[in-house]
Amino acid sequence: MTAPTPSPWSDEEREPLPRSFYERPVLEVARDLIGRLLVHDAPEGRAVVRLVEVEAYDGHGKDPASHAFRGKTPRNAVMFGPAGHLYVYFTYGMHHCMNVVCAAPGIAQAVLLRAGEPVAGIESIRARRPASRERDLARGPARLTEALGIGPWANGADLTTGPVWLAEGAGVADAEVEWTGRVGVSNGADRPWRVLLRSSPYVSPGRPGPARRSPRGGQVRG
DNA sequence: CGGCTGATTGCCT
DNA sequence: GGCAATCAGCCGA
Repeated sequence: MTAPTPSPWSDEEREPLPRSFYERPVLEVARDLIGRLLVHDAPEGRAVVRLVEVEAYDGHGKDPASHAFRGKTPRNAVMFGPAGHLYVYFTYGMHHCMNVVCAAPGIAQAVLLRAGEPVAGIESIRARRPASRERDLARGPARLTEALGIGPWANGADLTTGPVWLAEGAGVADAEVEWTGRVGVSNGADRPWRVLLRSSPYVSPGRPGPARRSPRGGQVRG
């Protein structure tokens, strides 16, 4: 198939994914988020990206990389609430990243949104990230969050009612997705809980596994 | 292109 | 006090 990217967005009516989509085990939700359209109906206009990379975090006891691993705190409280809400956190003293809360209340599972391909509202996205090449506009969790104009105000926002929402519609086939280790985590780095769209140039350049250099090219490449 | 480093603040132990 | 689910810039090959 050498057909160019099919029209990823049109003005036809689209519905937000129902809450039942999010009320499932985190790995299933992560898998099914690939290829979906993430929308922000901002005051400056609508911005849309197609998700190409996400990571699953299971704070329900076993995943040391999850912010919820050590229990509920003011910061991670949203993850312990109902599915279908946004968990937005601040890190490294300067960046925000966004997650989608999954599973039943009390089970702190969430999917970190790591990268997307801009498909609509490019002007507003560029205005927020002036120094970026088109390929880097939403390539990386903090870049994606900034590109869409998401901030602390969106922490706890309900994805089924907007203004930030995920659109119902085409996902991708199993053959198009790839599982790797998660980026930037030292503990629990062995879990292949990062999902990405194969061959997408919009996948982040982050290296999976412990942030260490390889002695002699033993690393798997994407 | 790949690798390394400084920036900068809130959160948890 | 230490570190973090990162990024942009700079350097060398």
